[in-house]
Amino acid sequence: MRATEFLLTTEKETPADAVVVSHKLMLRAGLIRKLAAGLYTWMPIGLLSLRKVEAVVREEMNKAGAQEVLMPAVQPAELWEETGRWFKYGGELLRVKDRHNRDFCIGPTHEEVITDLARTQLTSYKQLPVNLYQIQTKFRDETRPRFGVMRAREFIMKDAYSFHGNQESLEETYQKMHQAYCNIFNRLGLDFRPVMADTGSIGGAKSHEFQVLANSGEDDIVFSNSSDYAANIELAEALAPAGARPAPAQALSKVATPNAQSIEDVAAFLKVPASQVLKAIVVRGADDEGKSAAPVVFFLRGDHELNEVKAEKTPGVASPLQFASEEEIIALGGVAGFVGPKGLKAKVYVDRAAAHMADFVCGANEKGAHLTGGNWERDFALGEIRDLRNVVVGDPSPDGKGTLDIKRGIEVGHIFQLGTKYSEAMKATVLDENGKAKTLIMGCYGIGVSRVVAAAIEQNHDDNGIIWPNSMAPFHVGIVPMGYGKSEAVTQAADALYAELKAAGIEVYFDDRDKKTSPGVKFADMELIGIPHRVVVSDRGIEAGTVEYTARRDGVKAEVARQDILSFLQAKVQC
RNA sequence: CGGGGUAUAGCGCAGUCUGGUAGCGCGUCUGGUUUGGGACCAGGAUGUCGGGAGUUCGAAUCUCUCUACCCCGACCA
Repeated sequence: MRATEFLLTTEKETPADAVVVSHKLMLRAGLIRKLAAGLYTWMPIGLLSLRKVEAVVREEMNKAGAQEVLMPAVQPAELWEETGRWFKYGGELLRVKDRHNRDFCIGPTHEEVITDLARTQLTSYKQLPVNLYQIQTKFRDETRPRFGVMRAREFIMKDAYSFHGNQESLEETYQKMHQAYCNIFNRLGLDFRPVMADTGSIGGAKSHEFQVLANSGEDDIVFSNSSDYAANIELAEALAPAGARPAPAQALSKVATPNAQSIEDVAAFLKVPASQVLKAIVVRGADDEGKSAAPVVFFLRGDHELNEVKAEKTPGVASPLQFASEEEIIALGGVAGFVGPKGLKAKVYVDRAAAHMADFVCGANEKGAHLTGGNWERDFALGEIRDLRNVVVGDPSPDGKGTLDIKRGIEVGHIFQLGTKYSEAMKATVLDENGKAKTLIMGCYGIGVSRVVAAAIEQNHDDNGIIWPNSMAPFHVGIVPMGYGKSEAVTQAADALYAELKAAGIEVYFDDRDKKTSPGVKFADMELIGIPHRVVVSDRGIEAGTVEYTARRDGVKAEVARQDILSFLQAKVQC
């Protein structure tokens, strides 16, 4: 592609509303342009990279035996009513009415549509297993779109759905998809980890996320330092402390703590570490049908955080998690800011670590007062012990091997064993060997294709711009002529090199802007847009019979003989 | 949804406090000089100052109102 024929506008200054590097660079390098909050146009150069990702995904999915389909983005409400998600999905589901006043939604995901397809197209066990996927635009009306295409409302997703006659078959396909995802992200040159994950609103039993490691990520990923244990912090189990709880050594006594409500204040005021203070969290309750019920109290060690996923899974707790109001706390016999276990009339759950505390400080359920020297069982009934907290760095690994470390990750893929959640609700069955109807067992597998582009930039950039891996680069090679349109020799040599590389199938971006555009501008643009391999054609080189090669990633230069440059570049583009 | 902030040329911003008819840098267009790291000179174009209403002789500036966008907290590819 010649620069003079390509619509590319780069920016020297960073647009004011971008905060993460990938967003800044995508804007500056002209890959995307914003239309509205969470809505972006992919410009020609950005789309080239997006299509590269799609191609890799498509190849690996096909290789793993999946078949591509394309389902409508607009979906009828009836299907969503069948699974109950028309009401459950919430504000993220963009609902629209057609001219006949019928309800539709813009698909945030396609379980309903694919299950409907399955129940009409799949009739016999002989058709199983089958795995169908599509690469398509999804819409989720995010409460807070952010970070450009990283968390956009409209985005490109590869979603696949598999159907099975038994669990073993599902496991097999699940493993195949796990491997396919590893292949995809390896080919794309990403530093990623598959981690165990919570299934969230999609539902199902088992699931893994594929997380690209980056400090700007929105997820906390937990690793063992001496095994391959890896999990999203949502799911990572915090083991009970070893040994027995220390015996009480102090007497229970009440102290005035007039201005100390937070754990930090109390700890500072009483000159004890936060780990010696009992943290109380009161949340709204719900019964099995989701109806409002009495609040529930969680106790944690003061230096620990409540894990919201674990909290929501606790019996009797309202989902989504909501904190109780001051009035609700008073009704339990507590005082907001001074809640403790003493005389509390509520269902109480105690985190494993908190249950191991002795001689602790806790709220006195009186305004301006805490208790010191508190001990479970001697002073307070111990509630039900559960794992409630987020693990912290240094905790023992749940698999018993080593200790845990935490890193930030960007979720680019997620695979689920759905089971029969959707097929049962939508009566998707096939006839088995005995001619009996059998409910289909399902798996589903997503990749955020547009997010992958942003995640790759998070991992591959420097102060000058993007550094594309070959697999995602919009162009492999950039040609910068020194004095194009001025030096006849350079003009001819550059044109000839461009023609030669193009004919050899190399994707090349030829900066043929004339003498008005200074070399510095061309170098800066070439670096900003991240072309991995650059060659400079100059009078100097023509005299010496060479062209100058520079690798974008490490800046290493080489003078390559003119007649060798094609094979030289072909080798570079391969790896 | 709650809390905070912003809106002036394609982009980044000043001007708003203290009303007087809009400016800077980048980009862009024309001509010329430059040419291995974001050149220089000269000349030009571009704004319903987010929308609406009000106060005033006069509003980018003051008041009210609506809207959009951004940031911090509960969700997800």
